Amino acid sequence: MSQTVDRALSILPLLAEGPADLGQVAERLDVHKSTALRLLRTLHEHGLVYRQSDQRYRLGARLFALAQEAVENLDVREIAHPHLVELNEQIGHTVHLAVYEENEVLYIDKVESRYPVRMYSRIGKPVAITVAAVAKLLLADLSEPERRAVAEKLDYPMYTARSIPNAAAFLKELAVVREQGWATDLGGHEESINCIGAPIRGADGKVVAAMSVSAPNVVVTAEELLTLLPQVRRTADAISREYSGHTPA
Amino acid sequence: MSQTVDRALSILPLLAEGPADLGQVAERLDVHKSTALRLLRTLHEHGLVYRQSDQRYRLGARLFALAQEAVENLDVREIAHPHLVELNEQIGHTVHLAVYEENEVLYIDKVESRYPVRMYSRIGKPVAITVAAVAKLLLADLSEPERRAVAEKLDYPMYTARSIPNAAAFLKELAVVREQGWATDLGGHEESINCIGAPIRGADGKVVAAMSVSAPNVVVTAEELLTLLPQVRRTADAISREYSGHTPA
DNA sequence: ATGGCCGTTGCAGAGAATGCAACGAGCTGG
DNA sequence: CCAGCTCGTTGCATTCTCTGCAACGGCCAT
Repeated sequence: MSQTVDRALSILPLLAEGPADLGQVAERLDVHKSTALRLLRTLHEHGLVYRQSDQRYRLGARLFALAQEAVENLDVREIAHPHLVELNEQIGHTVHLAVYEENEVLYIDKVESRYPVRMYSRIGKPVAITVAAVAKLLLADLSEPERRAVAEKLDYPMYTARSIPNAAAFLKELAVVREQGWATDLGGHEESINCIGAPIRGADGKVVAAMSVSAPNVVVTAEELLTLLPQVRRTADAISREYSGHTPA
Repeated sequence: MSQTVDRALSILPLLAEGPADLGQVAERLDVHKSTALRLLRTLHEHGLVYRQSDQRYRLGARLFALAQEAVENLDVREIAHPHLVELNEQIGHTVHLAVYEENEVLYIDKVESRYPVRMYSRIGKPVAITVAAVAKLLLADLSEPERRAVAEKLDYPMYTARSIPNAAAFLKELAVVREQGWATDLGGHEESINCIGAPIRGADGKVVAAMSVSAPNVVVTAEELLTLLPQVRRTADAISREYSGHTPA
């Protein structure tokens, strides 16, 4: 739409491949050297491009700073909320959104079930970290030594007979979750409640949040709940795409 | 230098503060809405800007992809080399550059001492990981659980009486190095050779490489070598700045 | 010395970006 | 239910900016 800007921006992916000098840039843009020079200068003033000691150009620090700042100001919750509501409208059950922060997993959003029987949970409250589906998803994405370190520090309260009893079992469960890309909690926290969850990933593939659907046995059996998994995963993926700014150009 | 590009690029830091709609962008750029629209469209085509479901604009994923690609294609060695040579010209001793990769520390560049007595080392060869100054610097930057995991897996050969004997001592040494921002190896590998080293950091502050200066006792004492520390650190910092694309705009 | 290479600058012409005005969609309040 | 507002969008004529050219100067190697 804007030729000048279009050309200038075309320089960025070009430089991402590696440093280049003025001639190379001009050639690949198919413009006169003087034109390329002026474009590069403008990019330089904005810090998007850096001139190294051998006079060649490469991408500048500002780019990293921008990317970082953008990530910090990104609010998963804001982006996820409409998707969570939509899912809730489709399937009716309670939907949760959670993040990992300083050795805790916290609910940061919740859409109440439309069935009369509801489950107890509160936004901002720490999650039962050893059994909840969202906790498994968030912890499963940590590096191996970190997973071990966290797992060994935790307590393993036996909320029910199906609660995860110790660090070894927990690590094994995390490995499974990591592998399959989704998680469950079948009566591990409260005997009569089942959950299924899926991860939400940022642009770099790291898990930034997790969502889950919870329902009591009296409404749907665990098996029935599992049939909803594709919908849950689709929702999580949609949020991931929007969160990471899906624009394949 | 180029008004159009200048305006377009001014949108990026603006959006980094948070999502904004067309009117806000136009106002802050002090241009007509139609102009802002066309600029945003161009940025959008390049994926630098993303339009969320409420029509507002925010920074796009391409920005992250670019930053990432740029980092991957960055060659520390290429950038560091002239600095290493310069340092060698000033002080004459052997200068090394090393990186950490899959549980090993590897020399990736070396500038030979200008004194007749030289030390043995080879580019591409793994470093004595428990004693070398560069190894300490690189490992000290890992996360605490990772440091522990690595330290426990290592062997601790007693090259000399001053070699680090076990994991506990090594972890303690790493803590010191992490704190002070530089490292030494005083006869820990070969009785008669001392080293001092400093870290090279990327834009995010993480240590991407380490450099060191080595000299045998017969040329300079350990004390004399330590007086060179400021120069070494200055060189390392200069490389860090260039590597991370120092351009404060 | 000298020729070639690369980055840089001034200039005039050409083409592209700009602002305007008008349209349409969506929302709010009367 | 309609009137009136806001906000995004489009076509167009004008103007201003960007473009390519040619010439200069520094640097390196021959």
